[in-house]
Amino acid sequence: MNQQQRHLIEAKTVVLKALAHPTRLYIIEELAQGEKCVCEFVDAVKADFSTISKHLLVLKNAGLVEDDKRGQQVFYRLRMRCLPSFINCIGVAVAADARMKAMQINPDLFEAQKAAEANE
Amino acid sequence: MNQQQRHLIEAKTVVLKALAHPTRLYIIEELAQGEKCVCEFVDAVKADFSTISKHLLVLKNAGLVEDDKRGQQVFYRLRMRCLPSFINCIGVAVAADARMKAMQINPDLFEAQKAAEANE
DNA sequence: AACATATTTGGCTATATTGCCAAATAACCA
DNA sequence: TGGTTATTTGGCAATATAGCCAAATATGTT
Repeated sequence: MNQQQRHLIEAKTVVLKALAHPTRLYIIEELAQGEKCVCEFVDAVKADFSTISKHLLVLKNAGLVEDDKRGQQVFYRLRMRCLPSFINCIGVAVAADARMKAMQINPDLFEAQKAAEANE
Repeated sequence: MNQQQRHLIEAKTVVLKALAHPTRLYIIEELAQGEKCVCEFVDAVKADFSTISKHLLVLKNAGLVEDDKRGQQVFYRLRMRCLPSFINCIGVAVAADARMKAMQINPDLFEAQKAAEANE
């Protein structure tokens, strides 16, 4: 690994770290549906205004969102449009794993589904 | 946000946290090209064997990799095939941002390129 | 069995990340 | 101007994460 490779990896890590928090991931998923103002997150997530504000700053510093102030409110929206599809892919994988685990614990729950799949 | 939504978000966060470290991201990118054994990472990254081993455990617990032991070596490979394309998208975005920043600092460096783009 | 190699685990300290509170800004309203 | 709302910033304590060392395990070799 040379200097430049390491630098690029670290830059990507900043983005991933920004995504790697429940509240911030929630915010990103909300923004995938369109811009929102800070207060909307404060309502949805049960957290202090300052906490949300700091999370948004992390996202902004990582280049994931951009903001603009209109009146007394600040609106945030996504930059980096590839995020939603990626997060979706993770969601699918996670759900598949959860299903596997459930199947190991109680296979009977999945009998009907297995039969359906066999008929395809 | 209800209980189930929160649960799903947290599960995704586990995956993202696993990716959000330079060494682990490096490992994932290496594994995108095929399976590797632990010792190969120890050589490439300048870190203790135990450190690499722990990073691999984090990746495994998050469901990103699977391993199997052959002889005295343990080989790891990717599960979740959507990862490489996503990481690539982040890389592209990060590089674009870096280019923008460089352009603000020294616009002259990009004159030739701008001219080329204008002729397209 | 004794030894070497590859890897994991336990434990501990150093560092980074959270989240809350209080205070500062900024825009709007009376 | 004084007050209200929306948001950011500074500071701090609690928690989580990282990386090193030493010890444990597992496999293969002599």
